[in-house]
Amino acid sequence: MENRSSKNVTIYDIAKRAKISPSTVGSVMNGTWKKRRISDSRAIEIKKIADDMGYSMNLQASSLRKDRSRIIGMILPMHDNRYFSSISQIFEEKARARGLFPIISSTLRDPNVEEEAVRLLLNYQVERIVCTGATDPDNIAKICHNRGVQTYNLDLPGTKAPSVISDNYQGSLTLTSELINRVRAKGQAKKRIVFIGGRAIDHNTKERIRGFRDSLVSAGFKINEEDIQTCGYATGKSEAVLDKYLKNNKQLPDGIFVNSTISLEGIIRWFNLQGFDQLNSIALGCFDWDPFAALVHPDLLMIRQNVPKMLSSLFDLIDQEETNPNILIQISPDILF
Amino acid sequence: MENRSSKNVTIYDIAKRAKISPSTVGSVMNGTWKKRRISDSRAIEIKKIADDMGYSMNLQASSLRKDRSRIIGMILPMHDNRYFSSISQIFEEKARARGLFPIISSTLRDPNVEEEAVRLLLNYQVERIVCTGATDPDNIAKICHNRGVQTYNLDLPGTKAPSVISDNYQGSLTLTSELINRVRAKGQAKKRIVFIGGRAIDHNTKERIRGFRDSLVSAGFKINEEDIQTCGYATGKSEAVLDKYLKNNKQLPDGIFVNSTISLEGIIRWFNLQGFDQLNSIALGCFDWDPFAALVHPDLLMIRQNVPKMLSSLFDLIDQEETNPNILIQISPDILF
DNA sequence: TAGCAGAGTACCATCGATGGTGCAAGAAAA
DNA sequence: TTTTCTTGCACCATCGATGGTACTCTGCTA
Repeated sequence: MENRSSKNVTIYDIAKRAKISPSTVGSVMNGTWKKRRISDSRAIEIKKIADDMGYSMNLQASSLRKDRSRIIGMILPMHDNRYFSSISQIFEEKARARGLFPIISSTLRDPNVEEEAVRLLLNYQVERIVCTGATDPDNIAKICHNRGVQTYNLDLPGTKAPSVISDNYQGSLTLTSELINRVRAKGQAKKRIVFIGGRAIDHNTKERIRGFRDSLVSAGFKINEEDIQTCGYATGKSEAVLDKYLKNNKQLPDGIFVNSTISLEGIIRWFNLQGFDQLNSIALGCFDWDPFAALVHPDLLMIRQNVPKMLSSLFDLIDQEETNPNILIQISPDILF
Repeated sequence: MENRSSKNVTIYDIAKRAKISPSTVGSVMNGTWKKRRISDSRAIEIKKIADDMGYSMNLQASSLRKDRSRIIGMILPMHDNRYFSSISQIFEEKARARGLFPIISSTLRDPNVEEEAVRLLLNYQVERIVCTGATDPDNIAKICHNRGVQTYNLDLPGTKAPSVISDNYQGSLTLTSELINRVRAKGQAKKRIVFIGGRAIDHNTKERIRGFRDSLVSAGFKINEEDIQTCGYATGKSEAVLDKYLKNNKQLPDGIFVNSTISLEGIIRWFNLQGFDQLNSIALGCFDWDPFAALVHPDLLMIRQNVPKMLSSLFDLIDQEETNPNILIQISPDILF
């Protein structure tokens, strides 16, 4: 290893040292040397010199010339979340396995940040973009398609690019019907199950509410509009919902469908203050998963989205260079008892 | 917005359209047009045309020419972990705030993957690299410094680049002494506190064990070497440790110092099977944090590393272009009751 | 009315890698 | 011995942006 002062070693430096032309060095370094009928001995010799000099290819220059970056971008709402970070983890592995270089940007569910992040990724010449949980996937698709970059939607669907999402409706049907079973098993006279969390405008929340309603209706429950509380994704919100519910009804619901672990955190905290005994008599289900949360409540139902399968499907689409915007793949989540 | 077929708009396309030279367009686009005495009217006119044509700068070309990428790389063990993902989140925000483009790669605590990831980042011409929890930060520092790229160590220290880490020793002293208080408060005759989790070769684990020992010794405890079980980071391992302890001692320890939430998960699961009552009589402390874990045990002690402060310190070093490898900043973690 | 400053812009080499084309030397065929 | 391949490499334009230099105008002074 030679001691380099500041500048990087280029194929020109190697060419000078080996007294051959830069293009020969280049073809040896990028593997196209057989096509150029460079002799094996020369190739080995050049590789050795390059190694000694600590050469590594400047991918900016290479991308510029080849008009291919092999970069695949992904935007997602945030890193510090179990669901999204497991998506990052698997996304990265799968991209690497395909020789793609993954770049992940978080956008805080803000459409402006999303657009900004996407534009920056485009400036770095990404070849594809995966939009995870994007608030406005169609706008992003439009921007990218103008630049000839294909997009894919994950977790939240769009109408301008293929989408892979969880089957929220089916998962919600399953979770709700199990909640109903548990409520019935306890044999209370008055049966009431409430839905807490999420945003009413959010596609996934809408689908889950649809499943919640359908399941309740088919079990003969009467839907009370006040029992669907899409109070958002912040922790404090769900606590306020419970406060209000208790004040209005003088008693707690028989079952709770919680829309995310973030809301669940608030609910558990609320019950911690109220006394845990009450919580144990309530059937509790959460459309999200957390390993510790499962240990808090004696029989908490949790839905875990099948992230490995979602990403397998996503990369199948990418491998097949699928561009049909009507494709919507829904992956069944798992229910955990 | 013009309909572009496939190729991107370049300054040459704009120049042709506006019937001016590419360099004029370029200087308008990168903000150096005042230096070139381009008239304001011309600049505005050119900007408008560029906007209409959907121009966006090719940063690969720009970086190549300027020999500046404004990319800052980070490697970290994994994404799907509360601690590391919160590091990613804040790292990204702070990098963006400085006009840097963050690229984060996970390396699964594998030194070969670490080296591979770093080499790839270097090929993309990163300007700095942050090594988070790297198993061999000095090797990475060597590789990067050869290429003229400064590195910084986070979470685990190195000897070839400035480091910012948690004050594991101090945190461990605090956690252990609080465990001792609790054990004493219960007034058991025989007092025994065990350490479970982590790797014996791992710097942070070593420091925590040092604090654990010192705290116990200064409180008059006798250290039993069997009570320090560095069984690794997998969940099943900590359960096996408890099994063995119970078999050898016919009773449980009075206190447990758990080295991470991963190990804690195994321990909680073990107690779930054994019956929770036993857990409640044991003083439990964990050198890691999880919001739900805090709700599992009536008075679980948790140490939360101060990620915001660690990253502030890290970026202070970056802003000051600090290169002194002897710098080691230790940030006190918080103890949560 | 040449001389000169400064405003406003164009020209061109450059960053590092790539791949089409050209071209010499040796081998094989005629 | 001349023609025809084949081997083995060098030359050079190119990707898009950048910035030093050169150049052409005005307008003004001596």
